[in-house]
Amino acid sequence: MEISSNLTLELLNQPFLLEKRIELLFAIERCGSISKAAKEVPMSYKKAWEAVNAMNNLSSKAVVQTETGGKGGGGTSLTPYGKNLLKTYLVLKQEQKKFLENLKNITDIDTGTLKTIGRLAMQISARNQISGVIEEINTENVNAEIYVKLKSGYTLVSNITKGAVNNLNLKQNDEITAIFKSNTVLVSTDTNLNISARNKFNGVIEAINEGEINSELIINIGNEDKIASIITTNSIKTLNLNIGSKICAIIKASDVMIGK
Amino acid sequence: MEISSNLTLELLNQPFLLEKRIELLFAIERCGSISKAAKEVPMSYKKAWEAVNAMNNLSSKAVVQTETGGKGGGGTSLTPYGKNLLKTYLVLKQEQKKFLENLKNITDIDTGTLKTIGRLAMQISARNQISGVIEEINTENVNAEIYVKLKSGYTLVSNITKGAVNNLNLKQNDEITAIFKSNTVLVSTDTNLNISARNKFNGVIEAINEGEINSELIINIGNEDKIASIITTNSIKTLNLNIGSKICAIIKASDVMIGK
DNA sequence: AAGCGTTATATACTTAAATATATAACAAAA
DNA sequence: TTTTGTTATATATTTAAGTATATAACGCTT
Repeated sequence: MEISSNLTLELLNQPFLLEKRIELLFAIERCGSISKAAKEVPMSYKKAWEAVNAMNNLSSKAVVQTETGGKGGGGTSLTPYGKNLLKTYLVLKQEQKKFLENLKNITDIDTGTLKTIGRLAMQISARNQISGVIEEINTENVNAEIYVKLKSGYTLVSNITKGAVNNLNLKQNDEITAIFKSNTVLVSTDTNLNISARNKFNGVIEAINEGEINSELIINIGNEDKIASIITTNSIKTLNLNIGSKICAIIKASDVMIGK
Repeated sequence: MEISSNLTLELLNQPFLLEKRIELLFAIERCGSISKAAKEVPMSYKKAWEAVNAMNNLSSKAVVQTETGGKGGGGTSLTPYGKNLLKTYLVLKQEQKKFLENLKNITDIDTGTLKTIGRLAMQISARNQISGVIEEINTENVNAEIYVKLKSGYTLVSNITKGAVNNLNLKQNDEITAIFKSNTVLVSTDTNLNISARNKFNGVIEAINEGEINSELIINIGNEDKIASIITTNSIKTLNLNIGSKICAIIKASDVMIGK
């Protein structure tokens, strides 16, 4: 059983961006003309022109720019806005693809149940959601240790239940997301600290968002991996933390969840 | 900008369940005949018959059962398998609807960025994912308190960052999911305990999954709300816990995340 | 045995969508 | 001024999908 689905963006209750039109826009970007693009898709010139026309009419900003006459007889190109739209559509499409894959994995078609431990299409409040690849899984009787290689090069350790490993069907080399709350992130200016916590990441403070009692730090640990930490505003002063300060973010393995 | 999408289940690379066919199946269930169902959808009898035929041919088990001749001239009804398929499809469709709503909320069409704090289509390892409705939100400068009314009647308190409240666009009466790891759930046999933790739920032990060092308790706090707790196997003995034991589950507000 | 309302099946018709084709307008370059 | 290859526009044709209609087969009821 396969699950498939299209993706249509509508404006004013009219179809605006659909798979076919996206194909056409890509071809226009490559060829520089509607007529050549239509041949490449393939699609009749009339339909291609009508699609271009419809998109430009629906949108407040032009999606494509046409020139009639002139050097080479004219031509058509995407506007910066149109290029952006293409990018957005691909991002959405990618997100939908992941959703459908997940949906397929958790669906037991015969019993009609979703063999999942929770909802699927959900955003989570946790500020720290770092993607990485599973290096290793050590399972015990009840718990399991997951080693995750981050883009920054660090290896993060997560401690979750064996049941969760089965539910998510976690395997080596899986691309997953490590999730933890910002208030579980301790910080230390001692970058070579001896502490029982498994995860110690050295980084640089990128931003400080001060509140009356608590404050938020954004710590860059390299290669776009960023960690948010909530600590008391007091400790910002006592530790003399500033933007650019070198700092160590500390997270207990049992505070880290895994999302797939 | 609206985002819309269909949902098609395929078998052997052939369309199997689509929106129109689902409509037809529902009508068949109501009317007890293809011809009446076709009129109700509406759809020509021929197309309806072909749809029924295609579904039955593709599937290993019959989806609908037809009788030709006999009392009333015959009739058509869904098999138990077919009824199950309908149910499954609706569940998937519902999940997809939530996904699209979320996707729309987090999409900034002009910049082409997803204004999200993390991935959207994801399952999470946390064993405890309890749905509820937001009663109240108290925002401070950096943190926010979320009060969530559970099906069991209890009110759960979650402590997350104000940034997360904005990102998820949390509002009163929102249906959300409270998420926490099972190792953050403490238990006590004293059901009237004085403790600083904000969340104290009395319930009954439904299952015990013993490991060498750690064990998992499933605690029913009423109305299908269940909480999983990981504690040391030792404490099961010292507290003399058994299936059916009354117990109090204790969770710090800052350990509870919110999913929407 | 006739009547009934349905399934099963075929064929003609209608409609919508896409294609194919033709042509005017265009503006720069040769 | 002619050439060029495109956009812009219209019209006819083809194709695919669905509808409408007709009819045989069916098995229970009367």
